This record gives sequence, structure tokens and C-alpha cells, in this order.
Amino acid sequence: MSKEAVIVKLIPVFRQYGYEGTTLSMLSQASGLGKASLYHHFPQGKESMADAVMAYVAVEFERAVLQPLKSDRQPIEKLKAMCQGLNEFYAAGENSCFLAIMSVGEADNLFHARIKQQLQTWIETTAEVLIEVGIEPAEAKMRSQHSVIEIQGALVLVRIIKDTTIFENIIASLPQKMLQQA
Amino acid sequence: MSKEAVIVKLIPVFRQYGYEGTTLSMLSQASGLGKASLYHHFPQGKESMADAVMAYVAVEFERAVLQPLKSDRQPIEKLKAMCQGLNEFYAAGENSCFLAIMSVGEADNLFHARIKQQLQTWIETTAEVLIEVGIEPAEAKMRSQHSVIEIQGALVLVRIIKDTTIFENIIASLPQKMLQQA
DNA sequence: GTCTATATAGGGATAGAC
DNA sequence: GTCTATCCCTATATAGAC
Repeated sequence: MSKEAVIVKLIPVFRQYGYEGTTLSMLSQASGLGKASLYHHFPQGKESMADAVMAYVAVEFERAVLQPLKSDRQPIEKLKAMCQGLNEFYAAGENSCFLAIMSVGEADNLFHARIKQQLQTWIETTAEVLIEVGIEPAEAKMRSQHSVIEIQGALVLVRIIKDTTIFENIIASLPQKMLQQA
Repeated sequence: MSKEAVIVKLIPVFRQYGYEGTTLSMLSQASGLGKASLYHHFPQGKESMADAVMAYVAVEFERAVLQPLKSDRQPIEKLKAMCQGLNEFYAAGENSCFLAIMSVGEADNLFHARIKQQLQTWIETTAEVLIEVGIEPAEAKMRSQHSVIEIQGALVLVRIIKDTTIFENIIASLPQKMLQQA
């Protein structure tokens, strides 16, 4: 099995149980590999498995969410494309955000710098699009940050209330909200 | 030491490390009691410690956040009082929300029903105030839910970015936002 | 009510055969 | 590259003295 194929199978385990709630037994079962086989792919053990999963997911996020913002379409179209990417990336809200899940406990000690960096890149990349339509940089940053707040909050609520329309409504309202009176 | 005094000392451990990231050794150290002494207070072990902590925090939330909404003041004053309570309860955003932290992994299996119930009570109690000023019940629920989304999202961002002004800004804007054009 | 000491299970991790 | 078998450690939990 390719390393990438293994990583893909580990993703849902870390996402559901968090770093410390995930055990090698779970990862073994999810991947179909014995524990020792996992150590062949990840000599540093659980920590490097989480590391690989985070890196893989970051690339997926870049592709699904950030790339659309860097295309040469109209700003409104870019934002709509981002929202489509968000809907896909978070499976309509059913997927918890890795950045939120991994910013707790020991995982936070291990990955904090990367998590913070990723979140800020997201905010800044979105802000660029707003600046493009003439919104003041400071205001653009605020709006962009606010959109991320809404998304993260919606993901928490969906996890608890189990109603994906909460997430879908937030996503649907995002583009207009971000550009309003611009 | 009284049971309540013990519970208070356990709170920050579960809040920072989550249910599965918290160990009895941590709880022992935080409380100043030996592991066996903790079992005197909580015969069911870690699960009942988390249970007691969740119940205690729920009472604090009720007092700080929900009670102000049930006073006989003007609606806008009630919302402002809630925001003051939120700021206190979440320590200006430095405290992660227990409902969010405990809705992950094994803890979610143990506590999901209570967590969902608590979140919905919060949303409904806030909605009552909006209905009081003539907002349609459906719209009141939406706005109320949206305010909780913003709070939860802000708590996630503060945890990662470590800037409490994010939370404070959200809180400051809440009352007006909830009542706008009502 | 708190302690020391201990039991038991499962966690992460490794050795070495195939 | 995957396995079986095993190691060591820590986690949860208990027994029983004080």
C-alpha cells in the first residue's frame, strides 16, 4: 500500500477522536495494517502519523479552498468558488476542522505553530480578494476573520446538534456578506 | 477538602486537555489529592469526574449567562448583561468551551445528549428575549443560533491565534446585531 | 478522607522472521 | 512491506492501612 493510501485511511480516525483519543489500535484497524507496519511507514510513530495527516489535509485545503481564491475570475466568483470548496472540504459540515481538533491538549503543543500559520494564511488569502474590490485592508482582514469565525462556529454546532443546514446556511450567506456595500 | 473544592480544581485540566487527554495523574496533581483520594470522591473514576465538572460548569453558565436573560429588565439590557456574563464565563475568550471540547471522541459518546441539550437551551433562552421585542420566532431562533455560532467560532480562533480581542469584538457587537431593525 | 502499595489492561513502540 | 511476538511504560482502578 502506498504511503498516501495509508494516510487517507488514518484521516477520519484523527478527525473523530482527536490526537490523544486516537490509539495505534484504531489506526491499525482503520488502515488494515498491523501496528508494526504502520511503523514502517512512520518510524516516528503516532506523532508523525498525525503530522502526515495534517500535512495531507493542508494540501487538500489549499486545493479546494485557497486555489479558487487565486484564479483570475471576478471577486464574487472567487468567493463563491471558495464556498463550494469549503462545502466539499468539510463535507457539508459533517467533518470537524482539523485545526480546531488539533489545537487541544498535547497536540496543541506539537502542532500549534503550523495550525496558527494555516489559519492566518486562510484569513489573509480571503482578505486579498476583498482588497481587490476596494475594501480597506483593515476592514478586509476583519471581514475575512469574521467569515472564518462563522465557519468554525458552524462546524462546532453541527457536530453537536447534527444538523448540516446550519453549516450550509452560513456558507450560502458568506459571499454577499463579505462584499456588502463595497 | 469539600467535593466542590475538588471539582473546581479539576476544571482547568479537562478544559485544556480534553477528556481523553486528561490523566488521573494530572487530576491528582491539580487537586493535590492522591489518585485513591479522588476515587473516594468519585467512585466511578475519571468518567464521573468529568461528569461532575460538566455539571458544575453548567450551573456556572446558567448563573452567569442565562439568568441575566430571565430578569425583568429591558431586552437590550438583558442581552448586554448576558454578554457581560459570557465575558466572565469564558474569561474574555481564554477559556475553551466545555461543550465544544467534550463533543469529541469518547467524551462525545458519554456526554452527547447533555451537551446538545445545554446548547439548545442556550439558543432557546436567547431567542425568548428576541421574541419579546417582536421578532418572529423563526427569525429569533436563527439570530440566536447565529450568535452562538459566532461565540463558538471566536473561541476557536482565540485558542489558535491567542488574541482575545477577537472574542471581545464579537461579544461587543452581539446585542445590537441581534436586535437590529426590530 | 487520605495515603501507600498494587493489580490489570492497554498504550506506544521494537525485534526479527518472512 | 507486512507480520507475530514481545517489551516497557503509563493509565485506570482497587485494597487496605491509618
